[in-house]
Amino acid sequence: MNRPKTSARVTSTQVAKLAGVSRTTVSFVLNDVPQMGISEETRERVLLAARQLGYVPNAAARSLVSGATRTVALVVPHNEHLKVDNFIPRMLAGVNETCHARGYKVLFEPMIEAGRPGRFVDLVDSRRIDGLIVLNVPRSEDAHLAHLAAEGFPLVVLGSNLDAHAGIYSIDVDTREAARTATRHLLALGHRQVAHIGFAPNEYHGVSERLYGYRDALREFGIEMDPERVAFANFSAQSGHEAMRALLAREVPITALFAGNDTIAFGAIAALRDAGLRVPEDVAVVGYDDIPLAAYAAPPLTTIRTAPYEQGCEAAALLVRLIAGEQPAERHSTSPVPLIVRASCGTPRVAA
Amino acid sequence: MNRPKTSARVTSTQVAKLAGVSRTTVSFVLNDVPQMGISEETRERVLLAARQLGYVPNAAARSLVSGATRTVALVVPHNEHLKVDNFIPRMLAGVNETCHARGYKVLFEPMIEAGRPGRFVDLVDSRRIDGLIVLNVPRSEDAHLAHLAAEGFPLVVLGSNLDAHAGIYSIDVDTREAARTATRHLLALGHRQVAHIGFAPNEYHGVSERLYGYRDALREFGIEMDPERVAFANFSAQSGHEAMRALLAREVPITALFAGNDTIAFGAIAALRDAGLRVPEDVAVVGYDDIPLAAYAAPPLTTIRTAPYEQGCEAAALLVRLIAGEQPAERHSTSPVPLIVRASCGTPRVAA
DNA sequence: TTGTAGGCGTTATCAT
DNA sequence: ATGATAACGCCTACAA
Repeated sequence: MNRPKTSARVTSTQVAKLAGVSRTTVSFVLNDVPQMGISEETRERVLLAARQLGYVPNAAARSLVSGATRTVALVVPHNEHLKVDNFIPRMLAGVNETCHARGYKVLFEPMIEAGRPGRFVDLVDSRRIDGLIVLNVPRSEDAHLAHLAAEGFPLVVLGSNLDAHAGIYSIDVDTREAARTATRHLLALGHRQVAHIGFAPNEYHGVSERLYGYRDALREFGIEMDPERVAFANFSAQSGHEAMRALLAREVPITALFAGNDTIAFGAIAALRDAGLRVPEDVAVVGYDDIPLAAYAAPPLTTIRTAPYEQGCEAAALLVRLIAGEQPAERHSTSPVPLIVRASCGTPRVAA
Repeated sequence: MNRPKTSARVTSTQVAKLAGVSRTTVSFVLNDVPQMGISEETRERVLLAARQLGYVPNAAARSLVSGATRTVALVVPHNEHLKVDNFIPRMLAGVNETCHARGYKVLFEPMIEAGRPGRFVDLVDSRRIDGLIVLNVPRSEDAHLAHLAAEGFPLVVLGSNLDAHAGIYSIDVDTREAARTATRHLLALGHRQVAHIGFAPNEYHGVSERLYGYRDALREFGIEMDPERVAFANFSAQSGHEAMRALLAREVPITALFAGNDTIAFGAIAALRDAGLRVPEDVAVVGYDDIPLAAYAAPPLTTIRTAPYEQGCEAAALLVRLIAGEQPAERHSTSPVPLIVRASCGTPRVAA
């Protein structure tokens, strides 16, 4: 069979031989280096030869000499999160879309592997990537990131505390303000016994931001935060279910819930249902993220729209600029996070 | 400050110099080549020097000479799918977990970028990856895969038609049988007007497999498939919602639905609700995949458990074996797909 | 307009 | 037991 072999043991030397030119010429043509004065005819011949042989340059060789890999990594705290929530998948979609459009491949890396910190820094040190996007940094990893940023390595941080990462480029939403908005919404509807379930253990920046926002809103209404009405889950619906059961078991009256993410909200709602409570009649619920299913659940969920896909796109676009050597003046971008009102909070209730 | 610089312009030559040995020795020590008789003392010195300098071998250089990249790619049909369904994220979690545990990085690649076929084959040709896992191959890409497999490139296919990929290693479930099971469940409950919504356009193997299984089950009960009761969606809840509306608009009586995936099932259920129909009282619904939220929805969804995480793990484990040069005799692994019965189908109904 | 030569950082084959 | 030396495939001055 005479079909071009795409098996890629093809080297530029072979292309050169077939085209009857030197490797240099091949290189010039294929990377179309301008001003090098390659005759149109030679050009054609080289291109033809390359196509016939199914030539694709060896990435390792190229990156060895150029120092670039055209690859970036997206680092997330834990693989596990992919399974139970869809914030990360949507963000990955955005990162992937934008990176591919700009010629970059995306490595998906968990920060924690099998219980212990993965060495994502090795990716940098071994020069496997040109840049890094890091999501939801646990406090324990702040130092590593600061170090990388100080060295000038292209780095964008998502979903983190601006203070902790002052010198680092970040794409984020104002989580605290969003949490305030969500909680205020419940308070404005007349609720005074508002519970909160964090979406993760408290070592994540995003978790404490929500907690602060929740507390802020309560204070605005002259209410002091009651630890008895606060619980922490772990990303999944199941953990939300358990957290809600725990809250109910404390037998503190609760008429509303601000959940740290939508998935947890759904778990909590199921727990309320199991306990014979109706949503929104007995307990109003606000979620966080606006996952695609939020609009289609029963009841449809009132929630904060964080638009992770768009955040991912923005982070990737910024990263590519950093890789290109640009140094944008603004280091922090904060997008708005609207409250999407649906049926899960019902109508205003008369003050108790 | 005297902290080891991890910035990794450190080369093995520098380590050699600091340790007072040659680069060869450094290489032997770091890759601990056995039988090479390196004195314990030299060993220590090299290791110390490497640590002091924060030496990490350059991946490109290493892969250039070794021919291996310790990277694999997971190819999925479209980025978009990440956003709306969580089958792929869970599978990615499995692939990622297993690959990282075995020292491989994972590149996440869409097969279709911005509407046109991405050249995932270039990853192979440019030798950026040592192996490939491909999910849900559209028929149009069958030939490329056959070609790669014929060349002996390590390749595992997921969620595809076994006939179409006879010579290719695959991890899969018996989709057709699962669809039969799901549909039979509805028929056994007394339903005779069973609709089906495919999870994607019909160019995917998985979609037609479900359709065949659906048809098989109907036939077992002496019913001929009615195209008027079949619609196709596009992964998302929204598309499920639209498909259900379309079905309802046809005004063909329907008492049960087998949805191509859970996300679509939820969209469809919302459409039924919007139309004033109750689930399960008026329409029974079976989903497909058992996404984590299925158990927490109202009503909890009866569905087929496809366990994508486990499939991902299995695929990755197999791929790593293939990369290592093994040639397992069995090319196809098929895992069981149990029907998980919850509340969305209600109780047996009297025959109409 | 094209060819020659050196180097990117490793690994691996030889001598010593 | 260790150290030169030659690849790996590509890019890019520089020379012709």
